[in-house]
Amino acid sequence: MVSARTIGRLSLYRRLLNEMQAEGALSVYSHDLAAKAGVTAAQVRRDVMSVGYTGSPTRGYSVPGLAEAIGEFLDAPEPQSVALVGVGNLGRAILAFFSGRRPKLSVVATFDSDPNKVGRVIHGCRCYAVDEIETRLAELGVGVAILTVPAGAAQEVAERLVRAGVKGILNFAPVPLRLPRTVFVEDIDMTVSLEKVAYFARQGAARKEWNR
Amino acid sequence: MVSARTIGRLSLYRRLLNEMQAEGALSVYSHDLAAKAGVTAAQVRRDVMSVGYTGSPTRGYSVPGLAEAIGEFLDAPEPQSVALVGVGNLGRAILAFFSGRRPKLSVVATFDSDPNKVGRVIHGCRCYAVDEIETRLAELGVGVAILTVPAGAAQEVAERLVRAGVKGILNFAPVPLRLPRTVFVEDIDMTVSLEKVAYFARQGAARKEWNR
DNA sequence: TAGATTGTTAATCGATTAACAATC
DNA sequence: TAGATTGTTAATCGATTAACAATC
Repeated sequence: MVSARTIGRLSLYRRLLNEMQAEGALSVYSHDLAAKAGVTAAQVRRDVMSVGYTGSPTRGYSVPGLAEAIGEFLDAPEPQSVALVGVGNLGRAILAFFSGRRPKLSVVATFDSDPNKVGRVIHGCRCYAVDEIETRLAELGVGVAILTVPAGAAQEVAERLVRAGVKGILNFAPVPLRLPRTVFVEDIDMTVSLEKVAYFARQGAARKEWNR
Repeated sequence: MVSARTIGRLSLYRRLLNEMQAEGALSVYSHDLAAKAGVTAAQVRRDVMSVGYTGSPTRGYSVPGLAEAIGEFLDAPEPQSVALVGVGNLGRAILAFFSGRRPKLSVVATFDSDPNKVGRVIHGCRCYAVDEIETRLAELGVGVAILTVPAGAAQEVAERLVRAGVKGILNFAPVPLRLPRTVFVEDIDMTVSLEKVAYFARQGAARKEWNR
């Protein structure tokens, strides 16, 4: 019912609200939050509406109240487990990036095809063989995966993940995955992104070329 | 005139065409390319139209011809230089990822505030002090930057890059940058992306929740 | 030719923006 | 109260999809 764009913005709002709360702010107006997030005030109001939270015309939104409401909307009741497949340079960096960042969403296992990596503990996470995906994921109850394997292996590994019960994939491999529509895939294609930036940097950009 | 979405898809099409060419394919129909890219055939036709290339009803598009047409449309006549700021785990992984991948778009300098990193050569790229951004970028004619610094430093470094003449930024720091509208910013916010995946993984996703 | 595909316009869809009465 | 902000609907905008005559 709620678009992927909206979900993305809500995630961002929450982070900004947490920062504001750490600075002692108790309430915030839609235009304040909008300015920090780089969107319009109307956008913020509409997004807030979609989580069913209401503010007050005099004080705006309660910072902790809205942060919590977004949390209830976005987060699962219980923490979700994440697997990371492909422990190369990028995989390790991403693992380090996420470790400890979101307690409700933690990487519990990694997988690689390199026998030298299997068995090691990297950033607090044990590395298993790719062959073990099916058994381990069922065991750990993993529904979300991060894919950081080389392009050539991506499709095959993705299918394996889906067979193991994964319902959502954050795909860093530069290949569009062909998967059942019931699996949500978010692509982060760094080459495409960099080419986009290079193109608009030349064109003078202008206009409002950001979709976030 | 052409949307950021379209530019992104064109970049993807080119990569797919290059792969097809390597496999010896001479021509391709819009629906073939569409299937590979995960979009509709009509979308492909419209995108191809926007680069001013035309195919033939009997043979579809020439694979090398279309790849070249997209190249002329996307690429600058001369190679563009890129700078990377923030040589942490993620920065180094991204540097490795891009090195040699696109000859028309190569990272020529990196910057970091850590004195231990300054002066070193990382993945073939010399690391300079952040204070040198203005002088080095002018010297090297850099218009595009990749930002992989911690959240707290991102805004300040970004402003510095803009002062040094950068017109486009690929921003991995989890902070919305406040910059002049003439600077194109593409945000890659991995936390937001992962939360999106986790959310839709629970919801059963379905529908067509991918925007690419 | 017959037939599938193209270029291109028109219809649809969805999301963003503007507007404003209700409200604290 | 007076005034700025909210919730919410209507208008706008832009992009995607459908459709189809033209074409090789």
